[in-house]
Amino acid sequence: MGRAPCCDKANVKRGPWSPEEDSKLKDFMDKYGTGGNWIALPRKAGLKRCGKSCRLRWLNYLRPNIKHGEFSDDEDRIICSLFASIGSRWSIIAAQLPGRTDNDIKNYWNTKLKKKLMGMVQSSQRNTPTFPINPLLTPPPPPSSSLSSLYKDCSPYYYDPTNSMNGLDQPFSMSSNLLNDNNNSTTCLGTNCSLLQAQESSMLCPMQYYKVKDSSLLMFGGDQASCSSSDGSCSQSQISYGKEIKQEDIRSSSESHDLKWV
DNA sequence: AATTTTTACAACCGCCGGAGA
DNA sequence: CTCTCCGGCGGTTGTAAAAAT
Repeated sequence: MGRAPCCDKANVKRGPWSPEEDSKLKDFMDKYGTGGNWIALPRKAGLKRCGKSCRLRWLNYLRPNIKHGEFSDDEDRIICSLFASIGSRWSIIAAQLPGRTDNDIKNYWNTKLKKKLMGMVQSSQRNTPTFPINPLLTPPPPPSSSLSSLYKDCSPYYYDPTNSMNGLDQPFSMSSNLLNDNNNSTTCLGTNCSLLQAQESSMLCPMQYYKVKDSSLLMFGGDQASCSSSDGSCSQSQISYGKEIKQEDIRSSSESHDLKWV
């Protein structure tokens, strides 16, 4: 059954907004604001639109100080770093990027950044025989600039912008499975990985990260992350290997991030 | 030049949680 | 305490534009 729809779908216009609708909405917002009620707004503003649609249009497009266009390398790094830490919490990520909207960032990640990273993962896999058999041996990127110290402070993983051609050429230990969400139903993205239970209260992160004590090394992905087969038939050792990380480490790491970001 | 495929992004959908009655 | 309403969020879809064939 489900909830009643927020508006009468038969009597609202859908699809792209016309310039006239944009200016109506903008004028109304400039004069009255939302009035605390998006649902009632379209009627007051003389728009044949769903309230949610108005809200979205305003937040993602008409609102002042919205930044459109190319993302900078710094923004790329911040997005990747935060995604690695908290997963697809786009609104939180957007809060760290003034002028960018969650929708924008989500689109950017899905269409460009993910592919960019996949390309790098694949090329790094060509250089190194396989996904690191023991990622614990992979050295963390060294801290350097003020930007990287920011990430060091707020994220279990941070980039070193000075040590990277575009800031993304050596992102992190990441399985390509993790980024490839359309041909492998067992990928960690969007599925429950065993370690998520350890993070349930503060950070439901689809990309797991394991902070190893005395090291800033992270391992992304869950029990499938190092699994090369698409049928989910990973060996038990691959699955259990991440569970040896203390859950308190994950939790405390997560909580400290929340405090800084929210 | 025409057609097909890919890319980019705006918009929609449905679920969830908080606030207030 | 329960219920309802609304805002907010993340995932997904639709489609126009660009690129490839």
